[in-house]
Amino acid sequence: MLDDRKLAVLRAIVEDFVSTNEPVGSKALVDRHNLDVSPATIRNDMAVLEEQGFIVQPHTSAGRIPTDKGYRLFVDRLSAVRPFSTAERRAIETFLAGAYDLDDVVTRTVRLLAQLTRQVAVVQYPSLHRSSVRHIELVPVADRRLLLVLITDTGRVEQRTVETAGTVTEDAITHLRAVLNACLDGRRLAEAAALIGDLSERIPPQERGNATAVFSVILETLVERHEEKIVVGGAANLAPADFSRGLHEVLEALEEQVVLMRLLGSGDDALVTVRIGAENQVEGLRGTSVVAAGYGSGEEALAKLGVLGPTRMDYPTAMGAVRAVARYVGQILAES
Amino acid sequence: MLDDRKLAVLRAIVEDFVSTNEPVGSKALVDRHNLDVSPATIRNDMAVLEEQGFIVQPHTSAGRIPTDKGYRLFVDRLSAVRPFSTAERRAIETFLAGAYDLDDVVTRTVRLLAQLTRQVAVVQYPSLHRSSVRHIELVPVADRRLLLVLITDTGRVEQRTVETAGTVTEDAITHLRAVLNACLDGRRLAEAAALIGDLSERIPPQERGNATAVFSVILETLVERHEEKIVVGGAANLAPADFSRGLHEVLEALEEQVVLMRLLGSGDDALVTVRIGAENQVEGLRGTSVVAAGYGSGEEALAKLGVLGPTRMDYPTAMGAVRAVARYVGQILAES
DNA sequence: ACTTGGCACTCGGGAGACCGGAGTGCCAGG
DNA sequence: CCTGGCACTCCGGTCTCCCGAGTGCCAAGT
Repeated sequence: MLDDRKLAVLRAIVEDFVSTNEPVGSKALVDRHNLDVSPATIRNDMAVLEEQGFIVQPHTSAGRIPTDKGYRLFVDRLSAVRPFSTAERRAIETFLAGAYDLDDVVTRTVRLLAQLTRQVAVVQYPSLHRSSVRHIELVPVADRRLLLVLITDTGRVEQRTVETAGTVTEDAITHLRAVLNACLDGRRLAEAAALIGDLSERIPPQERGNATAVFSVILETLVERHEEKIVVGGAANLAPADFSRGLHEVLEALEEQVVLMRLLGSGDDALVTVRIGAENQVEGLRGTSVVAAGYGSGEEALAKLGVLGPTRMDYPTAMGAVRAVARYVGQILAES
Repeated sequence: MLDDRKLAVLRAIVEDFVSTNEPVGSKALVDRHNLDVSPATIRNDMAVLEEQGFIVQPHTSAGRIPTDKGYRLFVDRLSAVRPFSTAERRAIETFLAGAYDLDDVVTRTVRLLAQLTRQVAVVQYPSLHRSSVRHIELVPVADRRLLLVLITDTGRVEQRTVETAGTVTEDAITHLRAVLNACLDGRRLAEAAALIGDLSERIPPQERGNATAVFSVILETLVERHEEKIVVGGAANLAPADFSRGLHEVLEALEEQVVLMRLLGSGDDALVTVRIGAENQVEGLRGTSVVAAGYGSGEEALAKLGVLGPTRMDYPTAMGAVRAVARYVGQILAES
């Protein structure tokens, strides 16, 4: 149905269109790629490709441009992830290695991705619910107010204030802290949440009231507040020309956490996934593509990162960049 | 030199242009405002205003639009900060009161400002060097690695890892922690930095090596790393039409921390300051205006926040919003 | 059964011509 | 000093025209 040459034609169309941003015609194709057939032949192939929905012409008698379906085929069968040269890898590595802090790692990652791909970069903070507790700290800040600090193995620090009913003595705090850390350190957040219920047994009865207040805040932090943190960068890379209905729509979408979550959303964690145009079930981002991958310190992905750009984007390079960066970020996180 | 009517004309021009985004002519002026003179008279006034550089005509035989200088006069002498109704204040208050966390406060503030003004909002995190130490925590995470957590009274939490030369015993950590908190809690960060040098005397000699490692990291955190954190929101409010050289330039500027710092930059802390057009000495933002104010829990400003938009912006409202939000944010921070 | 050159056809979009309308500056009279 | 009148300017929308790139189809060639 689609012989080799037709596929080659599609590939050529995608490549040319991506680099020139102009509809590509049969003549230009045979010139720029060394297909040794005549333009007329190409035209026939194009007619077939168009009939099957891989390409369209913006108006009669213009060149062709790929459809979402065309890009999909290109990504799935006609291109390979562009691997990064060792020099490039080294640059990535040193750029990320300078980070001194989780915030810093994430910020740098976003910048790096945006720069490498010249697209908008999106990076999610390591998901709370896949991390484990490294330490829990209680600090008295006022008579009946404690500051609770939760530190995860991925370096995230969550802090909340706890209002207690009565005054809490220094000793009680010390004890509570010891109990909390003894039981919860090293646990997955989900596990920790499950364990909290049993903890009050270990607390002297007269302190239970205050302890319960602490527990419930911890619980809240662990499970309820699953608002994931996401950072966006490189918005300046959005070229107005690429979006028919204006940047406005896209910029708006990029400010919604929920939307971003859905964008990176599902998909196999380990691999680089590509979502093209209307495949993004997000109002307003139907004209964009997302290349995403999971990253993590171990085998399992902690969170996602990716880039967003016009469907007309350089997929092989973007995929290469996303893959490479995801790897190194994972590595950096594992070290710290 | 500029009599009352001429000033009234300027004010009217600014107001009309802000709301319509079209050059305003003499006829339209007398219609929309009840200046009881004829268009011809207004034309004469306009000629004077133009000669003095307060307005220009984009091309011969078009209406006039204000220059930066015109906006400046308008802001300084022809307008008043629009105060917020109590209903609006209440809305602001409850919106911010829901925050449970410094990050959350800042995020909400940005969103709120952006929404109130329909402009880009910029909020700086409470400056480290004007806060004081609330608590310092040391957590062992590996044999020769400690996690240092610094909590400030404004709720900022900074964390760094410390590599020590030798193993540190549990007791040594406890002691070190006690010393640190005894000496540094409640101090301004600058003071604290100064005190650190004297601290090693209080440490048993055999622990000094490790302690020094910790001290130097604290010092670094306190003084060297003065990278201020800034958050931007509402970029979608930028209307492409308002920027001759395209959004690109503006978006790019908004991604540079340094640029943002300079934008909010100097100016009297307590008051709302306005910087109009070319008054912003920032390449690429010469066509925008910034309305900023300091906010803080006490009398002294901890940091700045503001909005950025086209010079053609509704200054009274923007100033009102910035002032009101700054107040409430300060209040919220003081409470937590 | 493909491939190819030839040819007529279709549009998009840029260049020019045209015109209306909004707005101005100036002047002379109140 | 204000006002009505008047001639002038020029922006911006519309219309037309035309070129050129690109196509689809067909008939002939391999």
